[in-house]
Amino acid sequence: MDKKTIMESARERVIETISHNMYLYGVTPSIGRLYGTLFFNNEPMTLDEMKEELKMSKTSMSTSVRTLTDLNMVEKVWKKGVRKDLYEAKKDWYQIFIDFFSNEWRKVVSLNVKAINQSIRELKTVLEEDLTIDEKETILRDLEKFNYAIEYYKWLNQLFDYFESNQIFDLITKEGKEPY
Amino acid sequence: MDKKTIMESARERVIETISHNMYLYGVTPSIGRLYGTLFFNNEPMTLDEMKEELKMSKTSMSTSVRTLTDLNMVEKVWKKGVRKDLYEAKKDWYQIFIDFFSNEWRKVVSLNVKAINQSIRELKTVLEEDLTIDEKETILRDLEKFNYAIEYYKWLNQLFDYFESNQIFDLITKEGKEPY
DNA sequence: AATTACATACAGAATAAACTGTACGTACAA
DNA sequence: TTGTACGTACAGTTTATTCTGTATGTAATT
Repeated sequence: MDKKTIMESARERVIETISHNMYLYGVTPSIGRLYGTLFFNNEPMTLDEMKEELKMSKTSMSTSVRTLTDLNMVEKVWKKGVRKDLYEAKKDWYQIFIDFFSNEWRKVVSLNVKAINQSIRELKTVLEEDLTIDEKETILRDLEKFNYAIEYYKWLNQLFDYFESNQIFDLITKEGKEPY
Repeated sequence: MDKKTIMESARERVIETISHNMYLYGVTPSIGRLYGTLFFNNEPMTLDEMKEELKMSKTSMSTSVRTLTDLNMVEKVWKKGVRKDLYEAKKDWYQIFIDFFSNEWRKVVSLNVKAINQSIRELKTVLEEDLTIDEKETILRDLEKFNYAIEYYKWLNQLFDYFESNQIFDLITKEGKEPY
């Protein structure tokens, strides 16, 4: 096997692995493959180049790039004289990991907390009324679960604060430097 | 609105919210709804009870329960005299969160590390041969990226160790107690 | 041993998600 | 102002996932 082929396949192997494992970030293999391609490409790419490289439609490239941008995994870059949009992969994987929690998880936590608080209020109102022993018991147990959930979400948010503030890196040191 | 309805809908709201947000753990709304139902049900449930409650097929209940079991979110319990399998929701959400990383993320990290190490070995072999300046440059930059990734995965594993060993709770205290 | 009650494998149907091609709007170029 | 190059909205198609019903195997019950 010639060196060009080896170089190619070494890179492809990793791109393919990444693409199949990025489901943890909620993205499909195709989008993962695009990220991998951008990550290893040493120059920013246009939509047409991506389309060419991945043999997919330009529309797909456009929406995939948007998804990756929303996840802070890709950014648009400017190069004077170039009319087409250029995109490059963000390479700080620690930051991507942290942003994922700051954005995706916090969004969910916030929705859950809102729903739970609403339900807590409703149950507390019902608790004022005349109730059978069983009804009261049911409500109290539900309230206990709601309160537990609220505490858990507080804990999660504190954890995410810890990530976001970079204090986590005092605890677990970041080694190596970002590739350029 | 009568109290029975309010109690019902307060619970349903939260179950529904949970069900739509459990995609972060990689499960569908249906499976999330099942978890929510089990979480609020104060007794373990049989597949037939789940099927009845969620108006879905027993087959779906069976496979969903398996998925939740794999994620350490549900467990089978024994009750003498009862022939059907009984399942109940695990209620330690902190543990569920931690297990998710220990299991799902570590699995992925391990696959990625394996692929990257293989590619590193291949590129190092090629590096021995005669190469143009450009080829050498490309290889060195790829190697730099591979090494960066390896360091990142080490960091992630350390983070997961920190979770798994419960040291994380020294740092961010767990408040409240688990609902029974 | 025969019967019944159960969980799940499997194939097919229903549903949802991903992907494409065309059409449109916008911005730059002539 | 007209023409050209570009990105993306949208509708329809393809592909993948989820869900169901039937069939099968196993374990408890008679």
